Amino acid sequence: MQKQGHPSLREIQRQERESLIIQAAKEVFIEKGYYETSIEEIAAKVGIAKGTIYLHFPSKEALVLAIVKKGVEMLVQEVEAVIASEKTVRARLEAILVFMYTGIFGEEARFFNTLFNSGDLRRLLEAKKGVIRPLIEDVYAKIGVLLEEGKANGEFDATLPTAVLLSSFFQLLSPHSYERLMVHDKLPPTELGHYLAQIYFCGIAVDKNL
Amino acid sequence: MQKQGHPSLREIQRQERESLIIQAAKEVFIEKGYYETSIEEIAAKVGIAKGTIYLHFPSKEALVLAIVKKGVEMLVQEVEAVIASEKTVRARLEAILVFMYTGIFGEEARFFNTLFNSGDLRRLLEAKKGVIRPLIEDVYAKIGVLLEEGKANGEFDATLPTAVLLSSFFQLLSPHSYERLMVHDKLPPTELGHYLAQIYFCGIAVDKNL
Amino acid sequence: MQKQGHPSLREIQRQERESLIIQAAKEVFIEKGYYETSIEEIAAKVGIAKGTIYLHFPSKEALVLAIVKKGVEMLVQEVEAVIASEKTVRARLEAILVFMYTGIFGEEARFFNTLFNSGDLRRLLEAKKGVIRPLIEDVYAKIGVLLEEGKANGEFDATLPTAVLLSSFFQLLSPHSYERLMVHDKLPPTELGHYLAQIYFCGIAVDKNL
Amino acid sequence: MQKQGHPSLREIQRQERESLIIQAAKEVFIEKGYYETSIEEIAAKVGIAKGTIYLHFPSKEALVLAIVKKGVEMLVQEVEAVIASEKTVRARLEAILVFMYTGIFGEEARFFNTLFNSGDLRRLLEAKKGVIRPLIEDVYAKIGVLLEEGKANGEFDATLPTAVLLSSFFQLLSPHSYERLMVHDKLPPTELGHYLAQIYFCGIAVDKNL
DNA sequence: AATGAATGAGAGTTCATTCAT
DNA sequence: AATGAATGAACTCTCATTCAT
Repeated sequence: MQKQGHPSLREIQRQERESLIIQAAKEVFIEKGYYETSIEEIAAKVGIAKGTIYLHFPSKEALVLAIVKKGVEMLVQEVEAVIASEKTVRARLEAILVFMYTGIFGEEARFFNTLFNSGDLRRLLEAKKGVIRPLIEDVYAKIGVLLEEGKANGEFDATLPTAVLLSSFFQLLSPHSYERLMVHDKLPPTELGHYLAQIYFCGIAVDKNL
Repeated sequence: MQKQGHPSLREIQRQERESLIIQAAKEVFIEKGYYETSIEEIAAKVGIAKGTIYLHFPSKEALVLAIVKKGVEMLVQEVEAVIASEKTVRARLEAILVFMYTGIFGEEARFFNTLFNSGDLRRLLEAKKGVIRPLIEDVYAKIGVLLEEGKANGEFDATLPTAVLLSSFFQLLSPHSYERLMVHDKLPPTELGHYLAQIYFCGIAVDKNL
Repeated sequence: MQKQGHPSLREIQRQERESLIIQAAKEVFIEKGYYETSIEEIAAKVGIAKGTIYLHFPSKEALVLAIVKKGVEMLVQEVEAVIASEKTVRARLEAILVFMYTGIFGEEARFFNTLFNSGDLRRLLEAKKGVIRPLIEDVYAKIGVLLEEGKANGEFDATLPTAVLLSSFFQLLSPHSYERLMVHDKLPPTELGHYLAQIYFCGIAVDKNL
Repeated sequence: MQKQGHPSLREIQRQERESLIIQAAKEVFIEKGYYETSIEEIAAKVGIAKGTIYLHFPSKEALVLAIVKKGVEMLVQEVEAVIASEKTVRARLEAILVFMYTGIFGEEARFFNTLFNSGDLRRLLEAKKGVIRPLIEDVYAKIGVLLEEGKANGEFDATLPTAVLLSSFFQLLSPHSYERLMVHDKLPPTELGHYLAQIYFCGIAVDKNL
């Protein structure tokens, strides 16, 4: 038993190692995909034995779900913080977009992107929706409320169904933007976020009163 | 070897069987994903033996690539036809979008969608980019030209980089739209296409001169 | 589809191979026990690949249960045949005993012995009692009926509870008899059966009216 | 090194802990079998760490052998005491039987039963016969002498080979009696011992001069 | 002495691929 | 051409054992 705020050395080491595993797993999963990644490979990357991973995660699936959960929780937190801020709806949505386009493609949270777009992971999530799905639904609901607020106060076009606005907003995160624009064309994330926001909010046609 | 235009009966039967295999494989791949689908399963769906599939495709990977190739070729064809038509750039892009949102989510070409968005397939394509990649680059290039034409003739906002416009255009196909809006909310594909086009071309903000 | 009585060559070969697997598995299981036997080992003994075993049995457990089931079914058949015969109850029980002491320790059915006495197998059987247990209960019930018939017609001591007689009868099959007497002391099975019957029916004390 | 008769406190604590381990191990082995029991599980039951078990026993196998050895030594002791008593041979054998059927199925020594009847343990014992086997042979020899004494003084049927009488005597301990009669039918051990003795010594046929 | 995190050999199982029929 | 039994490499996961703390 440890006093609050004073986790044992053992526990600290344990968490550190767990972080290392998650980090390595994230990288290999991103690079090779879930099915092409073996536990052995992740262990080798961390520099530990296969069995050690199983001290932290009961299965390969649990490992990947833990990573996803962590990512979604970060997103939930950010979305909540942004929503609570005192800005126009559009500004708040842009903030979320920028957060994603900086966080997601940074070292930390690139893995999260695959959550919405990778076929293999999506199926896993649906099978085990118990843990992750409610979190995602929460984000969807919160952003949906935001969009309706925008429609109500005249910021957004009220003739467009909120569900469509919602889907479109999440589409802005497809891996394409990342791979073609950021990697190949070296477009900085903030600039990319800016352009995407402009398209989303104002469209690509000319003659609009921005 | 057969003379042009007169394929033997054998060859016709062969092609028919190959089509059946491709069709069944497409359906199972869509439902279960590449790695969770076994050759046995596809064979069972066609009603043939496992080994027979290997008479048509040298490997599981070759099979999936053949399916993808077929899908991309259909897209190339459509894009070429659309581009050649005498309409505004926006009208031509909308035509492509509608084609995708009807074809892609219909029985025929849903598989194509995973091409751009499924993690597992993307990796396969990159490994074997020799066959597929040039086709995709071709589509990208052609639509890129179209977008620049739109910028040149004042239809589109010339301050937005063409590469960004291009990525955004392809983003409109993310599986999210399909799954949430079409399956759950029962939104018809043409209506969905209409909304997405409106957002893409005009943005979601009000006060625009449509 | 095959006509009755004319199984296909494929099916015949299949059954032959399955028999080979069962035979090899039985021998290795007897020699090394369930847990110390690996599928690899059984396959090597048959001269086939590991995977081939899984074409016939879905798991190691299923394999061992199939072997046990086969053995119990043979016993059930024999017991039924013996019970139907026109002999004294004692003669019928002796026939079962001799059957077991020749069959069980012969090449064919030694494995069956472990059914009642090996700890590891017993636990497996209890976990999956669905298939095997009813068969065993059937044998128990049939022999119980036989014993009560013996008590009713004055052949056996009616003061002894039938359940005890039943247990004692099955105890006559403990592997000890086999290993010490037959292997070490080279006692022929029929002679062993004879002695055991004498002890069971008449006891070891002298001065009885046999 | 401690002087005889004055073990240090350390040594006493050590022995106590060892007894706890043996006790817990015995229980789990009985319940789950040797191979389905993990060291972790035993440690958890004792309330100590896995590693601590290895301070007392160099391996899982050594642990189980120690348990068996202890059980056999108890039996040897009892057999020696009984043999030295001034009773008929039959009375002395009955005493051993009763000892086993009370001790063996009580909390203390149920494990011992598996010694003779569990497949997994038997194989272990044969591999490491160095320690245990001589003890067992000793019991066998002593009871063999007793049986021959019985035959010599006219108590037992001299036409039955001593080896067969010996095997039969040990057969009386098969776990069946325990599980079916004691657990299911709630037969008290002393009563069970009585019945078994009657069958063994007098047989189940009627018309005998008890 | 006691711990329990770490190890890694080895198990059961799957399945893309081959090939004799 | 078609079959499907056979293969065996590769995978996930377990657990007896070790050893730094």
